[in-house]
Amino acid sequence: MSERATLTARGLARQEALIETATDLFLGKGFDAVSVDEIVAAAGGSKTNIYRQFGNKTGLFTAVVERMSQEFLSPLDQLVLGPVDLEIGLQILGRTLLGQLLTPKHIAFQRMVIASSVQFPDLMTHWYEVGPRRSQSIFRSQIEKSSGAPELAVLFHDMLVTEPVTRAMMGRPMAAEDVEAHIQSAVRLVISGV
Amino acid sequence: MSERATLTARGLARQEALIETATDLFLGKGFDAVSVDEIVAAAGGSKTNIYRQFGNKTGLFTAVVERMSQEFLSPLDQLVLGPVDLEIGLQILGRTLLGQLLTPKHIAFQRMVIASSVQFPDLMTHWYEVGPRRSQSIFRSQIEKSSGAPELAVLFHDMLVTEPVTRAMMGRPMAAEDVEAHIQSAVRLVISGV
DNA sequence: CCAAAATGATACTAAATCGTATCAAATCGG
DNA sequence: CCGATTTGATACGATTTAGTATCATTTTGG
Repeated sequence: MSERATLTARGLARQEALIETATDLFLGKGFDAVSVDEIVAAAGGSKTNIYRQFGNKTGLFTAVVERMSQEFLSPLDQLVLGPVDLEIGLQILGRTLLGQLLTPKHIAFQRMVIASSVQFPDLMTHWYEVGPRRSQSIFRSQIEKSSGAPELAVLFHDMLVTEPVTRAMMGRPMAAEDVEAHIQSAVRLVISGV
Repeated sequence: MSERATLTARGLARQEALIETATDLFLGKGFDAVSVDEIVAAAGGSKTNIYRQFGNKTGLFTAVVERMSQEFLSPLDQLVLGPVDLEIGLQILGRTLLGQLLTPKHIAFQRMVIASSVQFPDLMTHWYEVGPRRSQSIFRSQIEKSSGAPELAVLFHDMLVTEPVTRAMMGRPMAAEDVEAHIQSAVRLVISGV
């Protein structure tokens, strides 16, 4: 019986290297287009590691996505705003959120999640819960403080995020100053509705 | 030299059947997960058709996507609004647009376009031009008639479309009455900003 | 009605790839 | 320091699949 869930120091290091390498490859080409041999060649070690530690290719993919979902928890969760004006508050929240969403890594992640939502449906649902939904709920509490209607939060989120993210996903990202102007427009509009 | 670009009646029929069958399969499983043999088995005829009429699997995929892009030209392009109130106008436009975007076929199409944007980058750009961009421009002319700022068009489009479409893509579509309420909210907010 | 051309069925090649098995090397515990 | 266990390298089997080639069948056009 050589079947043990033992974790040697070396084994852990390999596991780490595998996840990181696999992350880059999966983000770059998608689940199907990356072969197990390719991952091993780039990470070192051998296929034995993958199949003993993650079961199979899908297991590794799941581990990769879970790790990234952690990393991409809505950045607004940690941000604590003092008592600020609604306009200023929404600007800060918006800037913070877009700052993370527009990183190349997050753009690739979002694309990958949508792409694999046929094969792995739960993945997209989970991402949506810990990402957009959470961000919306932060917006909601901020807006409700100024007695705005709760549905404004979703509307604000979508008009803030969609255009810049879509542009980035197409490989035609907006210039930083255009993003800033976009934030201003979105904030102005939602405030006019409070 | 039996290399001719001849189009027999039977040949055209097969071409048609191939495109339609391939459309369903590609929409359902994505480019990579559909094999050429699978398409042929479902469409009738034989692989010869695909490789003589479309060159290779990619050629067939391109034909499928081009056909669908035609089909999914922004439905607002044909719609001619008489002289109506801005509120009524935006409601009609919004309802018409969502009516098309929320069909299962369009949801699958959008998912497929994003999914294959790594392998086929031009595809997403083209879809964006003939779809969202065009819709936004119709919104823009409607809004400018009431002397609203042009950037409101993009904001309105995104807050109208994003939430219902994302929900549908996750397999958790909004109820029809919720969609209608959503349209109302979006229209109300954009009007408050004109 | 018949030859020429197009279409259809199918066998086949070559390559990729997942997962396993086998054996060698490094590492750990006592 | 040594035996047991974990990790590494690699060969291998089995399967899938894109694209080609070959030959039979149907259609077309004169």
